Amino acid sequence: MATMDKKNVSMNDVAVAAGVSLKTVSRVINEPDSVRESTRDKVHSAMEALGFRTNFAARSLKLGRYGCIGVVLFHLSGGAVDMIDGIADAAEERGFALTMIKKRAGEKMTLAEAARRMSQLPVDGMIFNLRQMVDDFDTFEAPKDLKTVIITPMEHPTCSTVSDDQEGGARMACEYFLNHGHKNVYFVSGKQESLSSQCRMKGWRAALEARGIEPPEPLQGDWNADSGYAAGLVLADKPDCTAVLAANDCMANGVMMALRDKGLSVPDDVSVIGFDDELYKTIPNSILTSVKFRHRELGIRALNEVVAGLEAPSSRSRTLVSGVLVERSSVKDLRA
Amino acid sequence: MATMDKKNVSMNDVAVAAGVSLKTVSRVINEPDSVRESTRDKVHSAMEALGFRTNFAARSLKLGRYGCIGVVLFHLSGGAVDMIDGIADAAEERGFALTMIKKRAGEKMTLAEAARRMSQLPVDGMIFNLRQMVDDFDTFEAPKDLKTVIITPMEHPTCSTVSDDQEGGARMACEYFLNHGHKNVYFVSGKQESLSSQCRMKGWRAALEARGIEPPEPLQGDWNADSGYAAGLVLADKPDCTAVLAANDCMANGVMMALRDKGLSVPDDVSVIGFDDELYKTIPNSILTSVKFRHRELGIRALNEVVAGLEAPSSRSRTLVSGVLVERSSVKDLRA
DNA sequence: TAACGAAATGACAACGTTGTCATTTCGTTA
DNA sequence: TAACGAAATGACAACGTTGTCATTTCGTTA
Repeated sequence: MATMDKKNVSMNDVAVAAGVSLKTVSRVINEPDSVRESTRDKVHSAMEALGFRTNFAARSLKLGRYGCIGVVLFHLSGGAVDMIDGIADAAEERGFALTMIKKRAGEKMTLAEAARRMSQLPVDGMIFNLRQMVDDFDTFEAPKDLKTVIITPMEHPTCSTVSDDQEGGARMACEYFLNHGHKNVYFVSGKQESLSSQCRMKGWRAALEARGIEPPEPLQGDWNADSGYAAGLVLADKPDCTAVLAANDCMANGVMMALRDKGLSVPDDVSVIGFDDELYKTIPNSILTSVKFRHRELGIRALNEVVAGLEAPSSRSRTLVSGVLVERSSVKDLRA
Repeated sequence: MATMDKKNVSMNDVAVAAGVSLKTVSRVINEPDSVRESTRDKVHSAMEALGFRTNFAARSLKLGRYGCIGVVLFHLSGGAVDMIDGIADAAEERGFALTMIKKRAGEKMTLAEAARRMSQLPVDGMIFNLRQMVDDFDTFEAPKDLKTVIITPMEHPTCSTVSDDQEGGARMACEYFLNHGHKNVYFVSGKQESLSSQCRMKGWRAALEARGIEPPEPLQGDWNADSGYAAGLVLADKPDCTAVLAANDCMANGVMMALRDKGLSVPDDVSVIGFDDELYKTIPNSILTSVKFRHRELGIRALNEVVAGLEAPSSRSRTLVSGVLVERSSVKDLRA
């Protein structure tokens, strides 16, 4: 067989090959029940033979929608995999594909800039994943006809937002310490510019203050174990330190190793809680109690929020996905 | 000002508002130098005032291309973040956006099925991220007009492939042991169905056999630390075991902890090498030597390969991205 | 000022679909 | 078999761009 070199096979080509009209081919694709079976078969054979595939551009142009949701990744970090996974699965389920763009490393991007670029792409709505502050956050206005959801712990004046309840998770961990008889809780933070770290710190502070406890000076970390280790060395010398909340599991592990190297036992001398519940993957028999956020669920909610708002882009909502305290044995009960 | 309720603002609306022709508006957007400055300004003002945005569907329909590359995620795991990061950055740089779909959890998807769905979306080429075997791998034929690149360690009969050199990385680690005077190397594998694990095992085996050493029975792990710990307990009892290659860092850490719990020292009694070089994030002062793959680079290469092949979709190439041995102090030199 | 060529602008068709409305075909009833 | 209504099919326009070719405007030279 000679190879056909016509660029694209159109519905018209199929129609001619099958001896029916253009519209009938369209019907076979979009409302097959309205076409007689014998006709349908002819058309299917022709499509098969010619290798027909629906032209996305023409279809979208006519329909006025794309069936795609735009995702802007300002930042791509650990938890992002599960979040994207959730977004992608939910999109799949609702029959949407994703259109993705990413802020380039180093390049500074505003919400307005991202929205401008996204809105020239095939999207019916947009999700921004924003884990750090951005200059025009408060002044940003989304295109009126494109539902926009921002994944961020901050409230936005006009857009819907979805977030883990980072602050609530930190509060929960803190109260867990206090309810187990601890009189104070030290805090090891993540990178300064991280909104997650800021929120976790805020929740920690709030929980202590709610009980009339003056929060001690937080220790500055950078998410990695070594910074946790350094913090642990400092904390080991504080006689009033019985409880440490570290902004992630890696630093929590660093803290624990430092305490042990200083001759202190976890949890007998000092109790520790981390965030993200991922230490068990790396440490056998891990004892670390940790606050776990449901990133996948977060992604699902974000996507559902966009889809729900497609018809009413200017609606606005705020969704918080609660965390879960995964209890192991790194916290000692001081009561009794 | 009354809100205009017309659905979409078209170039024609802009043209009328600016008192010029449709084509002139088009020119202002696509070849601004061919338009007199005064005209350009009028058009820009009109676009601004009406909130005009180019219609992606119409533009793509006319141009016959989308400026989007499709990415199919069959599997979303740890290293995938960096890979997506690389793909997205490279796409950005080449002026492409990404269109993503994902295999749903549990749902079985073939390459053919994925290609069929992708080819109805706005894409000029496709990347499949395939880390496990799929039924129709060998028989799959990509659409003739869509450049297709598969990220997978296996060779494909018709499509271009890109992969980390997993096998080479394992060989490199193994030879490192042997060159340091070790007479044998034990291996702890990852999940059985993982192609990465299979390739790493293959490289390990090849390196030993190349030196005339009979590879010992590999120990089966599941990527997590606990399985490494279990393997470590077994290995601690083998007097001839001086070197262990674990298929990832988490299991390597498990092995090390088990050896220590059995009273053995790393590296004095047993040397260990892992894969992925991520233990330092979790363990302070980590000593683990590890083979690191450049996932970001992998993504960049995959995207560049697609873009390079847009004009010649049936071209075929095979790209291997080499790994790097990150030396720390978990391997003892037995020579001398 | 007339004549000319280059620069700027415009009219029209086309990309490949789907919606609207008209026409044809079919099966059923009298 | 004729008449009828429902089912199946088709003709044509339109979605909003860009390419082709024609026309108008402008600046320069004689």
